[in-house]
Amino acid sequence: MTGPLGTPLPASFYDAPVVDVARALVGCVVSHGGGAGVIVETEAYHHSEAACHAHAGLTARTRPLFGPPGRAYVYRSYGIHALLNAVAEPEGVGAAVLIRALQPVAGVARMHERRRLPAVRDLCSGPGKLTQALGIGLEHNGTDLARGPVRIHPPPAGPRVALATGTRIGITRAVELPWRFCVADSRFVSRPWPRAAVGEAAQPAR
DNA sequence: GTATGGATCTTCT
DNA sequence: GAAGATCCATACA
Repeated sequence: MTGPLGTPLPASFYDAPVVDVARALVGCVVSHGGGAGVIVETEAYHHSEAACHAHAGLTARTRPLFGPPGRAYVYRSYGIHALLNAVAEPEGVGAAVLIRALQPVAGVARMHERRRLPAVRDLCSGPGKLTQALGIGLEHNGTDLARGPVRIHPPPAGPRVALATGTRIGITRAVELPWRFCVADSRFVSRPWPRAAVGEAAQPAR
């Protein structure tokens, strides 16, 4: 597509604390396979905490996590789904941002073909769903997010949206860290957002 | 509307 | 051998 997406984010964008990158990626646009969507939900993962794959150290699986920033880390979850992460922090640090949900903005027909579901709202409302909708798979593990084929572009011009902060989903370790970020009023997130968390950092759950 | 359980396979212990 | 950064159909209120 030669659409109005502009130049993809450079590698230097990702060469920063992973939590800052996770926050900054909300509102950016992921494009691949004739489709694109605005990121409405992210989570940060860092090797210093136990929920991150890189916490176990450098293995064949986690090698991309420790590689240069701005690459894709795609892995299989529960034997079925491919999950897309953007590698952050300098090379040698195991950290990445999990892209959890998108709001479809282009190529919606292609997404419907791949997902075989009627509701636009459900096309990309989960980390495994958005990779299926955009045609992203394990073959994209380690690819450059600036060069493609999977690309991430800066936010389109427009009013800034309210950001909500909360704890991460679907993990059993380091559950207290408020490292999940999303568009506060979006209908496209993977799970409903607690109202109390909107507009400020969420209180850790007890 | 919410709650529950099965599918499926890579990775690490 | 066990666990896991999930999704979806089905059951029930």
